[in-house]
Amino acid sequence: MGHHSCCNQQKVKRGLWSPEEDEKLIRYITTHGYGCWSEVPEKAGLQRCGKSCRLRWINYLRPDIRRGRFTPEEEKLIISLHGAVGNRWAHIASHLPGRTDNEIKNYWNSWIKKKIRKPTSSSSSSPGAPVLAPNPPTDHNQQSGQFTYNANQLDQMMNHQHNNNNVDPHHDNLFSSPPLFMFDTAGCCPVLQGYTVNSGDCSSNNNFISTLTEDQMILHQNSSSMWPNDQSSSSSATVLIQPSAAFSSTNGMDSNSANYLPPLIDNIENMVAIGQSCGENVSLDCMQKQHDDHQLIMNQWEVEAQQQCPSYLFWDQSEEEGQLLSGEETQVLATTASNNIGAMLSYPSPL
DNA sequence: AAGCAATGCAACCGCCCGAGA
DNA sequence: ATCTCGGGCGGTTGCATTGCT
Repeated sequence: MGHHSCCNQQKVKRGLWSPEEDEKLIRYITTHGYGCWSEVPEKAGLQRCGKSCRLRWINYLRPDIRRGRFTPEEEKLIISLHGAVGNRWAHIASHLPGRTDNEIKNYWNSWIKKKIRKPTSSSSSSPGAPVLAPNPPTDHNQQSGQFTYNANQLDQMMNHQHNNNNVDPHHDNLFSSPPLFMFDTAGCCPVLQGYTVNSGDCSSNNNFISTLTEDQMILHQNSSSMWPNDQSSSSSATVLIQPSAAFSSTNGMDSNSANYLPPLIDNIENMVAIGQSCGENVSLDCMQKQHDDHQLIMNQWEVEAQQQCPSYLFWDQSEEEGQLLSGEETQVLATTASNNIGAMLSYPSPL
């Protein structure tokens, strides 16, 4: 193993890319596409290895890269997906249009540090003491990432959730807490960036998840006591989440061609809803109202959930920065919905 | 203002896996 | 069936920037 053949050449340059190199790569890819990355450097006149070119393009130069802060919705999605699939950044990135696996990975690694350390000052049980003290890596926990913690800590929880992927989807407690994938059973406006949400057959009373694929999750949501205030569960609903048309667009390139570039979008607002409840014309006002409703529900759920479960720490959904609301004990509940998502999601490919 | 620490992030490394010879 | 090659992915490193003292 080691370097690929294309990287063994002495002449390959390493390190940061210069603007000139970027320009060469962009010019080449936009005019020729990429068939074989190992050929790109030579044809583009770059003294880089193919892998380096690929990485530079995918992580930085693609025209549809979405940069800037992660939105709260994206944060929630990342948490949920991480709870479901673990450190499979490429998979998580596939559900976040415009975001790269590298970006998400970096974000997680830095963000989770902040999240974990934040409750330190507010912990009533042990003021000033870290809630989660990093452990030296062990054989057992090394594979789960660079953050390892003591018993009852985040890493174990994530592994636990990951292991729950094979849980029987008919499990009764599927929605014992509100999922981070939030739907409105009365309305069908998009909630998740990069996805559109379809309403489906509301006649089903089954409490199960079915037909889950990588890009499509059909969630059957039962009506009974799913939410503390039950604002959204007056009826059951089937909700289909799928990448929106914009997400699936080919940017003008033939998706069947070898040169097809994975599409991303940099303008989430261009997402098209396939909703019905807001009418065929899904207005921004409607979307905003739905969003506000979801925020309200989540906030109310948070308050009640924290009252009922003071021993957990909850992500504060109401603040953009995200605060941890500490309970009496210092356990961390990275995402109260992760268990559900972990149970909900199943993937056709072995994960 | 200077020095140090913390943080963010681009890029590289090493490995895995599938396709094709 | 085996080997080679190249794409892809997760983990890690190292530099630049920012914040703090």
